Amino acid sequence: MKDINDMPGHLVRRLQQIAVAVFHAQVESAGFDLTPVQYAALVRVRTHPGIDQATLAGLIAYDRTTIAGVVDRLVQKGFLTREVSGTDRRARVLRMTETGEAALNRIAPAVETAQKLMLSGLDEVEVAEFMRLLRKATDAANDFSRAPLREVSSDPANAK
Amino acid sequence: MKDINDMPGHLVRRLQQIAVAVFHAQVESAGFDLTPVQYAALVRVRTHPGIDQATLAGLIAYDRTTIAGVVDRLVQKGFLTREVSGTDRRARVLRMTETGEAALNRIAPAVETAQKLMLSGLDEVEVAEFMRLLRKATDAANDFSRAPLREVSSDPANAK
DNA sequence: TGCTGATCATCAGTATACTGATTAACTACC
DNA sequence: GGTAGTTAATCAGTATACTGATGATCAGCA
Repeated sequence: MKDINDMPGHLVRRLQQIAVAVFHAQVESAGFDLTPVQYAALVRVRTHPGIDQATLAGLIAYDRTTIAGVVDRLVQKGFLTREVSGTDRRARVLRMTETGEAALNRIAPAVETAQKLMLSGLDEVEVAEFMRLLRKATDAANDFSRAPLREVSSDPANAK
Repeated sequence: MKDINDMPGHLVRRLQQIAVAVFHAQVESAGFDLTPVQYAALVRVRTHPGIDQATLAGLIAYDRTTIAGVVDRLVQKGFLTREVSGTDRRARVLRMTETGEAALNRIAPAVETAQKLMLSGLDEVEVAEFMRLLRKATDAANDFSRAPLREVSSDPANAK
């Protein structure tokens, strides 16, 4: 490993930065101001209405501390509501608003475009192989992260 | 694209987080406290003594603003020196100290281990293919980022 | 019931990353 | 030689991400 540019960690950082830049550009031209992380959180709350913050963090592999700020901004934008749970007063229950639902629908095409753009250097076969390897690598190293992916077993949306 | 977990942007973010976590763990057990970004900057200053901050940023695809803080911390740790250039008084010239050189040598094995660990889910052939695709994708989308990779043409270290 | 350990959310602190603006200094061109 | 455009660095502001700590609450168990 003679060079920084031959290190997977460095290349992954660069691709992630590219992904964020492309995402921002696409979403902005669709007339919205939403970050990739905020988008992921919104999508997950839609598929899991009433989810608490800790479970949400596990489902999209965030750090628990980070999620608080993300949710703050989504609530401030009027895309989410946050209320104290009726069954567990420690937990905050999250739900999408109609505004959030509408925004998500309008943003979806921009997000699709962004995913294609960030891999525009690869052909169709290469994209599929890249995705397979990405999934395999992240799955295997999941627990190395402080914010590992944690699926909810008692969750119908989780059934393959 | 039904799910967040099928989006390249999301998976790349996760792998990057894993990479950072593994890097920290390895470097820490080697007795140092250095981030991936700080490591990359150190390595580049070693191969390009007397480089200015803006050129350094281009060589490792950082944002120019970000580099200031990174260099600050490296100077504070005693790994780099920063001085006003003699030929261009706007520029700050960076050089490694002996302390920095020694640290880099001691850290190198930990960084190698971290690179292997983050891709421990892939076999040898898959790692090679993953690296090839990563390089191809980042090269093609380089200019989408605000902090694109900019190689220095008049640079002997750049000759292939 | 009361205790212990675990969990949810938050806070303080640090380190990337980015946008947009400003200041100082350099370069090119008239 | 002066001016316009460019460039290096920095600053203010915002948004991830992480570590480690704390307070409130819950669940299990003697």
